Amino acid sequence: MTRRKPAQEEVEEAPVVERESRAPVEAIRAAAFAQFAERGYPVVTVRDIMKACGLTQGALYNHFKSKDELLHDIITSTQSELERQCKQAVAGAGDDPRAKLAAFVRIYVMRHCRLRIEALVANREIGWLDGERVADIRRSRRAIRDILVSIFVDGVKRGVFEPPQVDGRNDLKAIAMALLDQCTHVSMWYGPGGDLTEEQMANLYADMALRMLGAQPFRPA
Amino acid sequence: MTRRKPAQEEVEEAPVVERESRAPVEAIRAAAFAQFAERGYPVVTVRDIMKACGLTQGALYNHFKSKDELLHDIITSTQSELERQCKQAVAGAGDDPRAKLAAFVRIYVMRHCRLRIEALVANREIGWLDGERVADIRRSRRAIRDILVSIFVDGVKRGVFEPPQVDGRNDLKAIAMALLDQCTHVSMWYGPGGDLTEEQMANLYADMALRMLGAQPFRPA
DNA sequence: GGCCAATATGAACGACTGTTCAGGGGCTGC
DNA sequence: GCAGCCCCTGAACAGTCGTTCATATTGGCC
Repeated sequence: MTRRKPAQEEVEEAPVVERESRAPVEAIRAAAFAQFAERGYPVVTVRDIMKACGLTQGALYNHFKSKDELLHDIITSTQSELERQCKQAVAGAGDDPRAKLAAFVRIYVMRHCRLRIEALVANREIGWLDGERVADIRRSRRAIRDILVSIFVDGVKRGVFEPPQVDGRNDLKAIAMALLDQCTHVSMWYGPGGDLTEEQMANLYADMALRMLGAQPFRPA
Repeated sequence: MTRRKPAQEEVEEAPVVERESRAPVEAIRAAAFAQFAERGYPVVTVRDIMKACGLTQGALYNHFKSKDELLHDIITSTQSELERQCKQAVAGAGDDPRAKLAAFVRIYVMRHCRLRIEALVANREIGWLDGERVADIRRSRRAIRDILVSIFVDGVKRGVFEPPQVDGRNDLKAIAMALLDQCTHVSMWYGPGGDLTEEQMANLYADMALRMLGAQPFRPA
C-alpha cells in the first residue's frame, strides 16, 4: 500500500504555510523539496504539494509544465550549485593536492549535512526523470567525480598520494566513487541532534579521505 | 508423458527440488526483484510483476497477502542473509581485529557486487514498508553496524587501530557509518563490465577500510 | 471607470491502481 | 466418478493519479 491509512484526515505534518512573502513558485519548490525528501517523488501528489502551500492542484501548472518538470527543476538547481561549490573550493585551496582533496571533502560533506533535504532528493529521486532530463544530472556527477580523479592523478604524480592498488595498478576512478559514496550518504543519516557538528563531520571525513589516499603527512596552510 | 507413480519400490523419495519450471512463488520473487530494482517499488504494478512470470494479477494473492508483503518478504530474506554472512565472516577470521575488519569488508563488498540487484532493492526500497515492517530491517542494519563498532573498539583497545579523531575524541559509530555507506553503494554503480572484478573490488575496499582505521601493518594469516 | 494579463479555482476526464471474488480447470486420493 | 483442494483467470470495485479547462478573482495601468 503506497498510501497511508485511509483515514485521510490524519494530522499530517503538512503545514499550510502562508507564503505571502515568497513568490508562489518558491513556495512550491520548498514544499516539493520537503515532501519529496520525506515520502518520495512518486507517492507525493500534486495535490499534496499545492495544499502544503495553500493552493489547489491546478495552480501548479501556472508555474511548471508538469510534475516532472518541477522535479527536474529542483534537482538541477541543487546539482549545479553543488558542482559550482566543489570547483570553487578546489580552486581556492592552493597548489597541494592534499589541500585540494581536504577542501573538496570538507565543502562536500558540510553541504550534505546542512542541506541534507536537498541532497537527499537530488540523489535519490533522479530515477523518476525521463532519459533526456537525467542525462545532464549524470554529466554533472561525472564532472564532480573527475575533479577528484584529477586531484588523485596529480597527487600520485607528485608523490604525495600512495593510493591502494589492485594487482599492482591504480584504479583512481573506483577510489573516487568510494569516497563520493561515503560523503554523499551522510545526508541519509546525519541529523543535527547527533554527536557531531557539521564542522566535525567535515573534519572527520577529510581526515578519512586523506588516509584512504595514503597521503603523506603535511601541514595544512 | 505421464509422471510415474510411486511404485512398490521403496524409493526414498529424493528431494524433488528440480522442477521443469520454478515454483510460482519463486518466479514471482525473481520478477519482483528485477522490476523493483529497475524501476522502483511504487511504479511497478502488480500486473507488471505477474505478467513478467506469465500469470495475471489476481494470482499474486495466492502466494502473498499484498504487494507490501511481497516487498517485505524479499527485503527481509536478503537482509537477514547479509547479517548472517557478516557474522560468519567475522567469526571465522581469527583474533586480530585487522583480520576481522578485512574479512567483514571483503564479504560485504563481494556480496554487494555479485548480488547487486538484491542489494539495490533492499537498500533503496525500505521506505515503502510500513512502520512495523521497517523496524526489524533497521534493527538488522544496526546490528551490522555494531559488529563493525565492536571490532573498532577492540582494535583501539589493543593498539592496532588509530582511527581519526574529532577534537581529541573517537566517534567510532560515525566511522562505521561512513565505511558502510561506502561499501553498500557499490551496488549502485558496479557492473560486471567494469575495470575490476568482484575479488579486486573486495581487496581494494578492505585496503581502504584498514587505512581509514589507521591500522598498523600486519601480515594476514 | 475600463482593460489586460496573470493567476487561482475546482469540477471533470481518462487512465491506472491494489485488491476482491465468483467461476473454472486440473490435480489428488478414495 | 467424485469430492476436495490448489491454483489461475479476468471482470469488477472503489479509489487516486496527472492534467486540462472554463470560470472567477485579482492587481496594476491608462
